Amino acid sequence: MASQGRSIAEAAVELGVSVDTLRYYERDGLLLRPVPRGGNGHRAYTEADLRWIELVTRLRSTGMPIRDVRRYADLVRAGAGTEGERLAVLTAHREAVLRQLEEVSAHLAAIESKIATYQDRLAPREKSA
Amino acid sequence: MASQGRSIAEAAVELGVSVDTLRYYERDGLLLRPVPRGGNGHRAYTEADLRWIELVTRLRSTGMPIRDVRRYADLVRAGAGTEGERLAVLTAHREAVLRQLEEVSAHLAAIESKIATYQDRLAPREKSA
DNA sequence: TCTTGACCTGGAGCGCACTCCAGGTTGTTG
DNA sequence: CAACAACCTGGAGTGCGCTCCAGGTCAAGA
Repeated sequence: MASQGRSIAEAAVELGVSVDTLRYYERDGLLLRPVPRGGNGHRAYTEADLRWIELVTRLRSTGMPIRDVRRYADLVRAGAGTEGERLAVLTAHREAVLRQLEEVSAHLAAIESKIATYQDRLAPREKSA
Repeated sequence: MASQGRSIAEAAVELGVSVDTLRYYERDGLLLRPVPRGGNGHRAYTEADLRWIELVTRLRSTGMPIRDVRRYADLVRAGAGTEGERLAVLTAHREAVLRQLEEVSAHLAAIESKIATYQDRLAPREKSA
């Protein structure tokens, strides 16, 4: 029989985070529930757990602070009736990410022009006129 | 007479950072030289100082660690002959930023589809067929 | 039976990038 | 001259997000 859930090590590899991070997220209330345990007391991540944590990592990778992720998790845990708030959290985050993307892009453009300057200066200009 | 250089408070406003950050950058070797002082011992930022710090803030805002900024500053301070290395630092950073932009964009797309799900669920679907 | 390995817990520690503070100087203003 | 504002310094403190550690349990293999 296949999986009764993945071990923490497997989950870590699949999600691209460390096992310490997985335990930390759980301790810190970022998960929807304590990850279920096998008979030996080891965590056994279900597919649903993994998909949730994947979302968490997406939120984190886009810069959402831990406390906001927890807030979102709290809302989901609270169940039906919080969808409006959840949507608000996500759309606010979306706006923040878009602003950040724009800012970074703008700075990057400036840095690239600096790069161009160095390239010009260093270029063995082909057959100078 | 206009400016013999801007005060730290003015510089902070213009650059969008705190005065503490400005002093910290200087202490930490991110500037090309100690900022010159007026007779009273107060810092008097020149245009050149400001332009350099502006670059520093661009590098920082795009995620370059302090230590790498310092390395770049060291190269510039070292003068002619380090242009190749400077270019290497900048292009490596450029690649890192591009990768990060792509990653964030990808995660954002996933988050947006989550948003769409909530919107569908919450939408008072207009005149359901 | 002994060792090994994967995992467990609670809690301490760490690197980063600031941010704040105490105590002091200088210059202006009433 | 007193009070205040703006700045100075060296150094301590902070918040974040992990990351590491000691000491322990449990199951499987030699």
